[in-house]
Amino acid sequence: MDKSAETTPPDGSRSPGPRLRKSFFARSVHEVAPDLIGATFLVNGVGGIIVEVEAYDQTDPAAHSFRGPTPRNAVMFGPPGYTYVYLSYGLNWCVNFVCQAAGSAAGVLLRAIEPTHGLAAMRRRRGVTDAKALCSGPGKLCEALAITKALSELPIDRSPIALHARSGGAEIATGVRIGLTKAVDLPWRYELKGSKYLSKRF
DNA sequence: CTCTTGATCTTCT
DNA sequence: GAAGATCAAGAGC
Repeated sequence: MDKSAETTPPDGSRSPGPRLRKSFFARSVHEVAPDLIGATFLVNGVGGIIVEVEAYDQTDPAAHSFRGPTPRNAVMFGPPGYTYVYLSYGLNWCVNFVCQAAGSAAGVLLRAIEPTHGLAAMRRRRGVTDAKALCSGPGKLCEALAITKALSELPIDRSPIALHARSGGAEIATGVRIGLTKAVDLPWRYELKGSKYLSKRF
């Protein structure tokens, strides 16, 4: 009764899979990024299904790690399975998961989430009511989940963070990354095809 | 609907 | 001193 490849719901009706461990991130960022689409990400019980991410690696002129370690990006040069949170344009926090291996400095940027847990808290923090506006961007989702520098450099397999694998399959689309001035043509953005909760309408 | 602009401040050169 | 992995509001069509 469930061979509906074409009537697959945007997501949210599927139950989360097993909890992810740090080892999930110990491989190429270009394998991890698409596998994160459909995963469930919660901070203190608030969050939802990851529907859009972008990959960055050390060979990438757009990556924060491209020019080598600095105090800000140091965690990217450490072991995989940790958060890297930074302040964008002086206003918005953005969160990444460190991938690959110590020294390789690759990460996945979370760009959009389909809200499923703690909608009331998200609406309060964001000051908007439309579910499609709560987590449809890297800065928005951090505000909705109350992610700040205090959540940086934390392991992804321990409270207050919970990450669960996608349980079934997912139809994934790719595209160029958003908001960059360098390496603008690399197709390293991944999204859940047809989701109504992406950072833009494509 | 699309396009443009201002806010705001940390980081690195 | 300039740039930046963004967002929201306002103008124009």
